[in-house]
Amino acid sequence: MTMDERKQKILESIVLDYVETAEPVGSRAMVKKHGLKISAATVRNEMADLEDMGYLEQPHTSAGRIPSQKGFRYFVDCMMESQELSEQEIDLLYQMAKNNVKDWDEVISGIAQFLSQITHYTSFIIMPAVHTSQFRFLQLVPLEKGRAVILLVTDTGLIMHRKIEIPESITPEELATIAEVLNRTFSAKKMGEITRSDLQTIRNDLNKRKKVMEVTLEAIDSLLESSSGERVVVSGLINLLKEPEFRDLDKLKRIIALLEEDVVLRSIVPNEVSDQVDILIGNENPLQDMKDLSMVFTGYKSFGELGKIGLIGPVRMEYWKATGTIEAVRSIVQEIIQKYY
Amino acid sequence: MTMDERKQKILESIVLDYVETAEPVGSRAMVKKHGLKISAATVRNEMADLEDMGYLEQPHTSAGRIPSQKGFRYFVDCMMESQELSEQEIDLLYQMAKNNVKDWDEVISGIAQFLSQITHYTSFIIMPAVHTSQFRFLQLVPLEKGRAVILLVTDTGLIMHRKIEIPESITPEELATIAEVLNRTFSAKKMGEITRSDLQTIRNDLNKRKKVMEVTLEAIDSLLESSSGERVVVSGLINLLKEPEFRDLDKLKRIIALLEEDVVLRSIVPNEVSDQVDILIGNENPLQDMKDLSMVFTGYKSFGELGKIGLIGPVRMEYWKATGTIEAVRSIVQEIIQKYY
DNA sequence: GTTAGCACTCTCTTCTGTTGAGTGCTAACT
DNA sequence: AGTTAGCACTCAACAGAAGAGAGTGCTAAC
Repeated sequence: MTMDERKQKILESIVLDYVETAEPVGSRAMVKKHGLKISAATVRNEMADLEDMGYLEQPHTSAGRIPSQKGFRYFVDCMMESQELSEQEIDLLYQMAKNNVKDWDEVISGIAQFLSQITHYTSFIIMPAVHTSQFRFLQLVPLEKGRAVILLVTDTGLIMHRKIEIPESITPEELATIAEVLNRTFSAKKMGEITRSDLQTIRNDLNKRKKVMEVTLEAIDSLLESSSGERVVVSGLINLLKEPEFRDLDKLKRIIALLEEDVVLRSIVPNEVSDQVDILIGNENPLQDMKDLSMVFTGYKSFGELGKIGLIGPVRMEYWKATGTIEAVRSIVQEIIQKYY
Repeated sequence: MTMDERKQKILESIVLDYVETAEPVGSRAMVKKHGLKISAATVRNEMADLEDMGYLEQPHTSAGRIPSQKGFRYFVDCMMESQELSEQEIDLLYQMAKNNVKDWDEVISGIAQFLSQITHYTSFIIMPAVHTSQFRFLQLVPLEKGRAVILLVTDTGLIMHRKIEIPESITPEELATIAEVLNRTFSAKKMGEITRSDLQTIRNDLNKRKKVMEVTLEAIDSLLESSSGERVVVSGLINLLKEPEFRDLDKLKRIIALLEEDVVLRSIVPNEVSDQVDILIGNENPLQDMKDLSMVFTGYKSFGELGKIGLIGPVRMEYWKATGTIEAVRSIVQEIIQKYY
C-alpha cells in the first residue's frame, strides 16, 4: 500500500478538519465540506487504508477518523507550509519589542505574551545561564560614605552590579587600586572556573584592605552564583484551558503542574537546539504526561549562550501558524539582542 | 435573636468542617464529629437561627448548611486566631530568602513560590514602581573603547545600569566631567519630575560633548521610563485547580484569565494597603468574577514605595493559616530589603 | 476502480426510579 | 422554656434503560 496523491489529499483534509473542530472526521461530512469529486464510500476505503498504514485512528468503531501522531508527523514533514505572520502582526511585534528595550526581563515577558496572544497557545522562553562567559572587567564605584557599587562585566557584554558596604575610611583611590588588583587576578578566567577556593586563596594572599576585599569577594561570589540561573517565563496558560482535549481536570492539573515548574520545563526542551524551528509531537516528548501536547520551539543566542523560545499546545495544533510565529519572533529577538545588548 | 456562645461554637464548627471538606455540614454528622454535648435537633434549631441571622446558608432544602460570606466574615473578625508558621517553615523561608539575595527578581519569585507551596493557595507579589524616588547620583564608567556604563542611583538606594555607546575619542576624565554636570543638574529632583522636556532643555544647552550627552540622556530617559513599571508575580495557579469549587471549567477560565493579566491583578488589590494583613472575602472583592475568591494580603515598603504580597484562594479558605504565613513573609521581605537593598 | 445501499455498532442524551442524607415540625420530656 | 426523639418530606446524586444519530464495513451493482 502506498501513499498516493489522493490519500495525501484526504489525510490533509482530515488533519485540517480535526485541527479546527477537535471532532473525529466522518467520510460523508468530509466529502461535503471539501467538495471532493469522489464519493463517501471511496473515501471510506482510502481511510481504511490510511488507518492500516498508521496515519489515522478511530476513537471507537462507529466514530469518524482522527489523525494519529504519525499522521500529524507526516503532515508536518511532507505537506505543511509554514504560514508567515501578517504585516500587522510583525508591526505589532516590532513596536512592542522596541518600546521596551529598557529591561531585558520585560522584553522577554512581553514577547512571551505576544506569542501566546497571537497563536492562542502557551508560550515559554528559557533565558540561558551565563556561567561560562569570561570575566572581563570589574569596577568599584563609591557611593555615599561607607557604600560602594561593584560593577562586573563579562566578555559577552553582560553587566551586573551590586551594592556593598565598605569601611568609611577607604578613599576612592584605594577602591580603584583594589579593583585593579582583582582585575589582574581574574583577567581572562572563565567565570565558571572562578571557584570559591580561588576566592579563598585570594582572601588569604592579600591582607591589606582586608575588609573591602572581603566584601567585594563576597559580592563577586554571589554574583557568580546568581549568574548560573536560567530564567523561565511561561505565558498564556489559559489557552490550554480552552482546548477541548483538556476538559479532563486531572490531565489538566498534571500539565499545569508541569509547566509551573521551571525545572521541569527546562528538562523537557532538548538541550541541543538549532536555529531551525523544531517540532515535537505528542509521544515524541520525553515526558509521559506530555503525550497529549506538542511543542514547537527554536533556539536563540544570547550573551554567547543558548536560549529557547517555544509554543506548547495540543497535538491537534495549527503547526503552520506556530512555526511561522516562532520563526518571526526568533529573528526579532536575535535582532534586539544584537542591537541593544 | 442574639449571637450567644453556643451559636458561636456551632458556627465555628461549621466553618472548620466546611473548610476541610467543602461539603455542606449536617446537624447529625456535626454533633458526632465534634463531640458536642447537645443533640442534633437542638443544633438544627440553632442552625435555623444562624441562617435567619445570615451567617449560614443552604445550597438546597435537603442539604446541610454552609457558612455564608457574612459567616466567614464573622468568623474571621471575631473568632479566628492567626496561626503562626512552624519553626521549620520559618527556617526554610529564611534559608531560601537569604541564599538568593543576589537578584531581587529571584528573591521575589522564590518567596511567591514559597507562599503558594506552604499554603496551597495562589500567591501574588506586586513590586512597586519607583518613579517618585529622588535622583541622587550618576556615574559613567568607561568600558572598552567606545563603550561605557551609566550607573544611576536614587536616594532610595535603587541602582540601575545600562550600557551606552560613546565616541572613541572621549577620555575617562571627560566622562567624569559630563557625569558631574549631569549630577549638578538633576540633583535633588524628583525622578518623576525629570520630564522629557527637561532632557530636551539640557540637550540644547550643552553643545560640548554633544554625542556623549545625547547618548547618556537617552539612557537616563529610558531608565526613568523603565522604572515606572510595576512588576507582578503570580505563583501556584495550579492550587486553584485543586479546589472543588473550581471544577466548573468556565468559572476557572475566567479566574485564570484574571490572574494571568498583570493589569487586572494590580487593579484588584486596593491601592491603599497598610502593613496589617487584610482580608477580602468573596463579594467584598471589586470584581464580579472574583465573587468565589478570597484574598489575604498586606503591604510592604520597598525603595520608599508600596508593594503588595497576598494569597488568593476559595472563600472556603484556611484564613488562619493564610494570615500567619503572609505576616511571616511580610516581615522577612521587609528585613531583606532593609539589609540588602 | 468506484459507488449506492443497508445492517450494524457505539456514543451521547434523556428519562425514570431509587437511594440516602438532611431538614422542619410536632409532641413529649426535663 | 429549653431540649430531645420521632417521623414525614425534600431534593441531589446515581444507575439503568431507551432512543436517536452519526458513522462504519461489507456486498453487490455500475
